[in-house]
Amino acid sequence: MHSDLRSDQLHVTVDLLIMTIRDDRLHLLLSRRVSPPYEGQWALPGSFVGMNEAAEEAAERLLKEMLPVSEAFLEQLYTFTRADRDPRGRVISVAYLVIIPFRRLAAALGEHSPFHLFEVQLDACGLNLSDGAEQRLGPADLAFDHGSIVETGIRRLRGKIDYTEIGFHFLEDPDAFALSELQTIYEAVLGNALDTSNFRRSILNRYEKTGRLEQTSQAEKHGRGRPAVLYRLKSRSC
Amino acid sequence: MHSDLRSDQLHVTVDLLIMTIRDDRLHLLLSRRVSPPYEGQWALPGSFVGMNEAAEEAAERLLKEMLPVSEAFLEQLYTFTRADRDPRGRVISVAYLVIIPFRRLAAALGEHSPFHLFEVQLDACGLNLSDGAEQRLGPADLAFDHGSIVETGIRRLRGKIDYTEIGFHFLEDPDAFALSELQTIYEAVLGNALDTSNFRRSILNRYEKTGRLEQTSQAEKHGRGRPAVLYRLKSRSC
DNA sequence: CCATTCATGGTCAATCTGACCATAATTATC
DNA sequence: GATAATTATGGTCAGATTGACCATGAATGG
Repeated sequence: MHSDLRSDQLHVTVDLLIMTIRDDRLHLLLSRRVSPPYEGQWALPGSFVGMNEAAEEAAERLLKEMLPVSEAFLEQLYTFTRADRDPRGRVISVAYLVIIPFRRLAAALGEHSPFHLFEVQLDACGLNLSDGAEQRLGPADLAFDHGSIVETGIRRLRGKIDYTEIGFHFLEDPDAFALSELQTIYEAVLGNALDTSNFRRSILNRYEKTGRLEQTSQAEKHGRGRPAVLYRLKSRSC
Repeated sequence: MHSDLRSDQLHVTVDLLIMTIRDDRLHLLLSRRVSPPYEGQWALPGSFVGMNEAAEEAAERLLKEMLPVSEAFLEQLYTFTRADRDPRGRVISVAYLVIIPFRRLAAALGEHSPFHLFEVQLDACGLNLSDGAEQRLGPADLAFDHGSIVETGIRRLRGKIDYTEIGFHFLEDPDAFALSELQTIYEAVLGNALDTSNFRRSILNRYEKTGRLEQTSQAEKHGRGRPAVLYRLKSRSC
């Protein structure tokens, strides 16, 4: 539909950085491009913004139509505007950070999905996307400037995780979760291990003292080891 | 030039939130609209993004042409995309936070400038823009959705000031400043007074220990009271 | 000379942080 | 069924940080 972009006008797209945590590690959803440009390469799911929708609405529409998933956490990340970022013409992209708990994402994707999850690592050596064994991608292997978008998103996520509640959106069940699940999320996002005792203390101090975090009083039975107390994060009143 | 926007396409603008500190208080630069829509109302300086420039380049061009000022601190703030935000048609705006030290800004503006500085206050009562005596504006008095843009910008500035170096960009001379000047900036941005002794300690701990902050060893002579040691912030090596 | 004004430095208690250690409650294994 | 392994939870303790104050130094204005 947009294979021929008009050369005398600007186009606006949204690109989604869909993040989840699988096997205790941070993963990113990519789709393989089936047409030029960058045919065959991996890219962020994206869509043009319609004439009567806000960018965020386009992002939500994309989530519903492509995966499909409704009710995901969505936050505007950054707008990428380099004039030469799309060989087809002048295309500006508003990138969104999307967080979906793995089970809900996996259920939506089903078996034969055009999407693929890549483990994301970002350290001093740069960005690295890996898929079990087969593939190993660097930032330059992604279509367009999507490598930069991914780096920006990971950094934003890391920067916000310990002074906002953004990490809670990775929880499978926000109404009944163990602190160890939350710790797993923090470790996956930050890329390093945390001291269990100190993590508990900081979370409980931050949220329980203010009444935001309450026990659901049920203990988790499945799994090895001592059952964990389950918590629920109450939505903020103010 | 853009008085008639095509109804079948999207347009992209940049809007600038130009902030400075005058008389120890945070101020924002607004321009009065001289044509519809919102004729006569105050608005953020803005411009359409050209076909061959990135949004940030458009922002820099606008600074050079309108004020004119070169070499200002510029940071992308947020992209506003509500479909009905501009009555002329479909216009998306990429907002930038711009920081210019007051003397440089005042020199650029000169005497008979179409721009005007408003003191910005944002507290529980909401946003308030005031101009000495005459005018007193609320967020709804600004053109378009510029009231929301201003609120977003102030919040971002406040959120970043004590864990980034963004406050240093308000300094008149980054190569020779007293800690009290920096404190004035922090107080203006945060909207409340800080303990002088504790402020010194936190700044010196954060920056001097890492070698980022060094004394220029000259003492300030002008003014009452004990002369202050002047500092310089070295650009980060990494 | 003295009051005033800033700049600078120090104290002290409370809190927070990071590195540990200890114990409780469950499952896996022999 | 005893014991080891595993996971959750709680506590300690020194060091760092923070917030509220106080004290002193170095200039200027009467």
